[in-house]
Amino acid sequence: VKNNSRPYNQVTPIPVAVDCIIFGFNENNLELLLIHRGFEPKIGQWSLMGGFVEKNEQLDAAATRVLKELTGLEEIYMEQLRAFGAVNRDSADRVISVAYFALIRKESYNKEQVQAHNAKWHSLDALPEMVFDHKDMVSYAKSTLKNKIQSQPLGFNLLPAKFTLVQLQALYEVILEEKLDKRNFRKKILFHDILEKLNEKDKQHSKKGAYLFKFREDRFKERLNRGLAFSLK
Amino acid sequence: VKNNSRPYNQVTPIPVAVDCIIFGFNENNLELLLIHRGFEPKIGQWSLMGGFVEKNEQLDAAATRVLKELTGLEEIYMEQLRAFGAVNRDSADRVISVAYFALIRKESYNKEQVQAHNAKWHSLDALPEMVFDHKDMVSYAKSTLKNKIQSQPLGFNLLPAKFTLVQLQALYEVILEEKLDKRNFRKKILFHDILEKLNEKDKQHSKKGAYLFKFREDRFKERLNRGLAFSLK
DNA sequence: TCAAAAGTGTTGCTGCTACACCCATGC
DNA sequence: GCATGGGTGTAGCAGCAACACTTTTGA
Repeated sequence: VKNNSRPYNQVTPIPVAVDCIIFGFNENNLELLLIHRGFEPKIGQWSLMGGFVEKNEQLDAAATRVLKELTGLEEIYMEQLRAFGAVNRDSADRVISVAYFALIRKESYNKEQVQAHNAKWHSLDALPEMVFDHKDMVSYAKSTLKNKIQSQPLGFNLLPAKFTLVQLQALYEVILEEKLDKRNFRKKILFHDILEKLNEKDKQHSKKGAYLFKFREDRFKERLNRGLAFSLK
Repeated sequence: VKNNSRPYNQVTPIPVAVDCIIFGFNENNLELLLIHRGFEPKIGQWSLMGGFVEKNEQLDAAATRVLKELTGLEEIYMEQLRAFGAVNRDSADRVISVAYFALIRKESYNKEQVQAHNAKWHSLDALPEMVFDHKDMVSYAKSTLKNKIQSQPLGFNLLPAKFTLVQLQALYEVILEEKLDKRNFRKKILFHDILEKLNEKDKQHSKKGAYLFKFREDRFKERLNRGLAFSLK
């Protein structure tokens, strides 16, 4: 039996980072939270929020820590995208980075912390130049989000707890990059029976006012258990 | 401006590995190529083929190298799944592993190399115990394959260059884990106009013989350019 | 001539798309 | 009373699922 395995003590360890693609939604735009780097390398340029993985830290925990460090938020919807491992992706050293995408409510984050990191929201269709391969990460995240949102009820993570169907539709429209028919959209969404219509209207955007809804995760999970899938198709 | 970034020279680097989930198809079964470890840790147990990423090696290149080392094959369909980063996933040291899945033709690999690694094919529904978190990787790969195959023509990577529609359907049935209607399946597949019917029959499995087809990747790409999607729906 | 697997079309129904008007309210 | 945005139903059509018999050939 051949033995091609390199003994562990001959392995060259590599710095591993996590980078967070943080999505937010603002009226009619998808936005990303980017930091203006106050440190080398690439000081003064825009980048995703990131950080190195500690020796005794789970990968997911590192991503959670980094997100919390910037926004103060915990228990946020966040998922790994994939690892990015080009040799020269980071100009300072060989670093492998694992990208995560997070969906947050723009209302809820800690403004001081964001301020302290010199971070700003940028509309997805007017992103500044970003360091390293962060642009690739973002476009990968964008298409992942676009795919996932059609078979998982993720949109609610980007909206306030109470939202109108008008807002929800606008959100789906920017993520899917297409106009949707109002009647058909409402039919599809309401069909799944995972929204609760409140006796309350949002009057900020019209005189008539639009009914507020809230996402009933309990109902969604119950449906899952019964084998009922969510689908926007 | 606060600066929470750890200087690169204070980072603890971590050993990074790649592990390959190698799928093959044999008559009516999906199979995985596993190695019987001839080295520590977990000597004598079954595991995915893997290897450490070198300091100056692209992630994808490491996966390609590892696959070639075991099978002799290059230019194989292979894609990253995601990184697995639990702190104690490897019993010998903290190792982050990036999992890849590969689709190969069982005819084409180098038998001696596989022999030399003490590797064997295992039916997916009768897998032995595997080391570390390799079982998680496999089930993640399985569901990824199941999803992808419905919107990308991946199946052909698992079949010989010439194959029958009977074989193709059997392949889809094991991956999708459901019986398919013969007439509907043929309609859907042929509709996309990416198969070429040959003037040749396979007579191994029946007296009548079944027509052989080959996948026309050129036609598939041409259709992609025209915005026509592949879908088994 | 029979057994075994390959090959082939049609129909009903479901579920999607497309589409236009009324409602409530603030000014 | 009018301008603004919110809310609602239907009909036609496309595409999917379900289904059974004929063909070919080797033994």
